[in-house]
Amino acid sequence: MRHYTFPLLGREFPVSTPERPEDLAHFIAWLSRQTQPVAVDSETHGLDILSGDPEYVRMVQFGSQEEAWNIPTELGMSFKEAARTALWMLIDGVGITGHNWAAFDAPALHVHLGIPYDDLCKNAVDTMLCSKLVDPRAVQEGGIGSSLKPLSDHYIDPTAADTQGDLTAVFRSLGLTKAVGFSRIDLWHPIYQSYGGGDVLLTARLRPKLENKLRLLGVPQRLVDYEHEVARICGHMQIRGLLLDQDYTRRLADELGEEEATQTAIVRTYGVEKLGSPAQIAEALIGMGESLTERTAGGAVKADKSVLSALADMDLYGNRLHVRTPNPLAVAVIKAKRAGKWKSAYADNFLTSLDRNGRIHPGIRTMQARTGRMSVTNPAVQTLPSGDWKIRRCFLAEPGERIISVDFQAVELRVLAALAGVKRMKEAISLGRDLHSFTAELVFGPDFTPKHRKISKAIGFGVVYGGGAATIQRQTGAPMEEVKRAVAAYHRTYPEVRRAANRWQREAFSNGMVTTSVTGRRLPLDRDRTYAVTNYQVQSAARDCLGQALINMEEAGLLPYLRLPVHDEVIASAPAREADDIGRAIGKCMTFDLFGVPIESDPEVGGRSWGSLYLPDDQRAAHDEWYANAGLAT
DNA sequence: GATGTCACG
DNA sequence: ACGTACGTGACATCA
Repeated sequence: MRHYTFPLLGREFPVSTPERPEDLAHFIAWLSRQTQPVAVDSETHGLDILSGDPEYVRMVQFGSQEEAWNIPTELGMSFKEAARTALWMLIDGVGITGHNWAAFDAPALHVHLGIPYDDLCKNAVDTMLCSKLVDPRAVQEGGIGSSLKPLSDHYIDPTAADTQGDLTAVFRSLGLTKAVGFSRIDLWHPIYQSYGGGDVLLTARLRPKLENKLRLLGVPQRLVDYEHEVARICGHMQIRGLLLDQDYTRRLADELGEEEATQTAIVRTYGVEKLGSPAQIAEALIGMGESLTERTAGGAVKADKSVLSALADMDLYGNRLHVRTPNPLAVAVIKAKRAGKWKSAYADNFLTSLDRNGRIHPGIRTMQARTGRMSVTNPAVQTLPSGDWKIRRCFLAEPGERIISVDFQAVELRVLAALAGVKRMKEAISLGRDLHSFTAELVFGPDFTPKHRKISKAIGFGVVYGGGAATIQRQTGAPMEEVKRAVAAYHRTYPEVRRAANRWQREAFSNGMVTTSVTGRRLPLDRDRTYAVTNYQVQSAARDCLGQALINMEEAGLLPYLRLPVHDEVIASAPAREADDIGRAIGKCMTFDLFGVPIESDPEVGGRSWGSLYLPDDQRAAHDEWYANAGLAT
C-alpha cells in the first residue's frame, strides 16, 4: 500500500493506493463501511475513451468526503476485479457521485470493466449536470462554471489545488505535452496520485452542496432526474457512435485538398499569402479598386463571405446575381476557403476521430448552452453543411439499414405560441396553416406576395431572437418603412408576445436576473441584454421538448436505433424493411400537446447515407448505395 | 488568448 | 425614451 495526502480546507486528507493484490481487501473493507454516496473518477490515457481500447483506463478512484482510494487497474486483473466489485457494490448500495459521469467516466468504465452503461448510471448523480441546473453559464459568461476547479473554489475551498491545471504543469516539467502527459506520466508520480484522490474528495463534497443549493433555489427534483435520463440516453448514442464511409471520406478529403490548392494558387497571384487573413484579402481587393466599407466589431475592414459574395456577383448560396462583373480574387477566395474548411473541419477531422471499428464517437454535451441546449464536439456533427450533400454523405446507416431523420415542425414558433398564449398563432397552428403566410396575410392583407411572406418570416424569427427593425431590414433587404410597418402590425396581431416578454423580464428583475423556464430551468440574463429573455424561454423550452421526446423514444424501445440529436431533429438508423415504421414511431414520440398547442414532427427515410437526405430525388440513385441497389431512380 | 470567419439550428 | 438578432464548435491568423 502506498499513502499520499491531498491538501484541502487547511487539512491533509488521506489517499491510499493499493500496490499489491493483497492490499485490495483493505479497500473493499473501507468501501463496505460507507453509508453515503461514494464519488468515482477515472484517470485515462487521454480523452478518446471510446477509441475501442479496453485498456484506455489507468486508474479508478473512489472517495468519501474524508478519504480517497486509488485503484490502479493498469496493474492487472485483480485490480480491475476489485474496481468492478466496488462499482457493483455502489450500484446496489449507497450510490455513485461522478463529475461528468454520464458522458465520460461511465462510458470509459463500461468499456474498461464491461459493466453495462445503464447499471453504471442507474444509481448515480452527475455533479456536472447539477451544477448546470444551478447556473448554466461558463466562467467567461459571468457564471460559476462547471469544471471541478471553479466549482470547488465556489462551494468548498478557494485555495483547493487546480488538479487538472497543476497536473498539466507537471507534464511540462517532465517534458510531456498535455496530449501525452496523462498516458506517459509514471503511475506512482506523487502529484498524479494525490490529485487523482483529490478529484473524488472534491466531487464527494460537491454533491451535498449542489443538492442543497438546488433545493434552496426551488429547482424541481423532476428536472434533475429528467436531465440524468437525457444524459444517459445521449450517452448510449455517444458509445454507439456513427459509422463512417472511410473510402468515400478519403476520396473527398483528397478532392477538397486539390480544389483548395488550385484556388489558393489563384489567390496567391493577387499577392495574398495567407488565406485566413482578412486583412490581406481586404488590402488586395482595395488595391484592385474595390471599395470595402463594412467594418467588424473590432474596427477592422470586413472581408467575410457576405462581402466577398457581393464582389463575386453571387448570393450566399453561390448563385450568380448578374449585377456586376465578378471579381476573380473574391471568387477564388470563396472557393479556396470553402474547400479548406470542408477538408480540415469535416473530412480530415472525421478520419482522425476514427475508432478501431471505423466509427466516430462525437461527444454529446447534453446541457452545454446557457439555455440548456445540447452541443456536439469532436467532431461537431451538428454543424455539417446542409446546402450540399457531400459532407453528410460520409456517414452511413448500419449495413443493411437506412438513415432516418425526424424533425419537429417549426418547434420554436409553436413553443412561443404555447408559452406566451398567443391566441391567433394558436388558431393558425390548429388550422394547419403555414404560420409565416398566416402572418403575412394578417399584416399585408389577402393579396400578400412571396416578398411579404419573407418579411413576415424574418419578423417571426427576429422577434424570438430579440432583433429590431434594423436587423430585419438588413436580413430581408426590404424598405425600412415597410419593415417598420410590418413589425408594428405583428405586435398588434400577436400582442401576447410582447406582454409575455415584459412579464418574463419583470420576473427576472425580482429574481436576481434569472428567468425560470417552463420546466423549472434557471436561465440567468445579462443585465445589458434583457431583451434576450424571449429567446431564452423559447430555446430552452424547445430543448426540453427534444429531451422529453428522447425519453419517450427510450420508453418505446427505440433507443437502439437512435444516433444523434440535432436541436429539433433526431437522426436514426434502422433495417431497410422496418425503416418506415421506425421513422413513424420516432415521429410519434415527437408528437405531443404543449398548453393546447400541437407539437408535431415530420419523419423522413433516406437511403444508406446521411447525405442521401440532402440530394435531389433524381440524383439519389447515382450517389447513394441503397437507392442504387434498390433500382430506384426516384 | 483575442479576433475573424464560417458551419449549424 | 430608445433599441438591442439567440445559441453553439472549429480553424487560421496575429499579437
